[in-house]
Amino acid sequence: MLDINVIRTQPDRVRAAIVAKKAKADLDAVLAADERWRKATTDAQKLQAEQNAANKDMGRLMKEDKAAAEKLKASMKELSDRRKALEDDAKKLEAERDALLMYIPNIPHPDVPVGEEETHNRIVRTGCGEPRKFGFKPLAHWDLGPKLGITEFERGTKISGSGFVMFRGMGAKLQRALVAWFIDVHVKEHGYTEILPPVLVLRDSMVGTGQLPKFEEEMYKLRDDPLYLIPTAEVPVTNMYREETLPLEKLPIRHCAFSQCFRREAGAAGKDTRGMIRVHQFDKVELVNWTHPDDSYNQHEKLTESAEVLLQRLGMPWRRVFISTVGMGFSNAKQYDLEVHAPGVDRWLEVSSCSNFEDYQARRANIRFRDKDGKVRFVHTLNGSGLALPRIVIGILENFQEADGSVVIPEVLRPYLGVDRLVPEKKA
RNA sequence: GGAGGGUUGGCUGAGCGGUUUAAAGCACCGGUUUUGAAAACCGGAGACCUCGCAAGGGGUCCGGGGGUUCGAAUCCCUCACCCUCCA
Repeated sequence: MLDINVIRTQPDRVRAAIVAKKAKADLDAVLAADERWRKATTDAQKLQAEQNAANKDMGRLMKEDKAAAEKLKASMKELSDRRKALEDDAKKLEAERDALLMYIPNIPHPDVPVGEEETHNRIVRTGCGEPRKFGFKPLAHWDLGPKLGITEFERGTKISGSGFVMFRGMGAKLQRALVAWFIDVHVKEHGYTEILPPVLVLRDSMVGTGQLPKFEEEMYKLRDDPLYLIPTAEVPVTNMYREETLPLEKLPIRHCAFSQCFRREAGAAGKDTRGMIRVHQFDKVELVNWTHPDDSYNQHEKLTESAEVLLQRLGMPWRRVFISTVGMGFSNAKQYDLEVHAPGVDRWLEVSSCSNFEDYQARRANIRFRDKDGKVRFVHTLNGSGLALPRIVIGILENFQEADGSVVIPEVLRPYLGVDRLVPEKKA
């Protein structure tokens, strides 16, 4: 959430951000609610001060003068009731203000292109050349997978319903190989510490990173326990340091985490139903950074590059897209998406989204550090996929397919996979 | 699944309805002393909210939330976590 002080002192900046992001937020309602909350709070505090002073005498009076004590008690009852009523009001008004505050988006960094996604997203970097041209008609992954005998689309649906895929044989191993290789690169080359988080979390954790209450319908939750399935490892990992003051010398903290991710995709029903472009459960390696505010944009570039390196080494055409104000996330100050080209379906697929939240997330989750001058400040949090799986598999299958239906495995994965090529199953 | 015990400031740990403004110790920072250091002595120290131009004032915080009471670290309920025992 945004700093209420920024809203009070720089409402024009906030208003501009709401317009640029096309957010449904009512700034004036927040300011009005804040005003009323402050009035109620100061009134309640005055009464509390009065009551505190009277209570100081009460202990003595109880011993020395019972009658006077009883008399004071009676008058205090009335004061106490008035105070409680005011405090209840203040509490309600604060909740009201904060609820409205949750709808105020983060302010985009000045560099972010202002405008619609379609027209203002900016491609800022590309790698591995143009989308591949084939001497034959390239197949989509939903045709390649069954031919190679590495997917179980129908049986996945039979067991769990639409949107769930199964992998078999080298398909299953390819997932493990990719995850292992991603993590090895991040740990050995990019200074990340590996985390293996729980995939079920308490409600508080979902609130801490902003999935709740706004995206309740996007989350799987258990019926008999107050637990939610995570949509990304960002949730458990970012919450690791919730309510903590981190030592300055530890910053930046970098964690990478593999987890399975669960998304109901309620808002995208009927979209991408074929294959595994959009599924309810998928594997992902997530990168999360906690940085000093002065360092976060520098680290944002580094984090994005840590993900790009993987795409570059896999050898598939990729690009970095600087997301415009309308397209970017609600809590983000700056966002790059990484996309790979999938020639079988002839689409650019998003495989990573790298964001700088500045202190928006840290304020809500109360993650702080003590600066050199002794002042406690909020850290900046960043995260990005490094990388998201089923779509990378789509990229590999569709980019490296050959005329005979076999798929060449990228060099970097061969030590993990043990083969250099996937070949179609022999017909029985 | 059941029965108990527990969660107090950076750490250890007292307090179990009213001089608690949370004792004491350790660690920390400043000062005195010292050639320097240690020791000793003296002093200081948090976070959050709010009022105020400021100086400064007020309020909140003993795991989270709620309740009883004029008054709660202390009593009650509830949630999370930790420990012990039983199944």
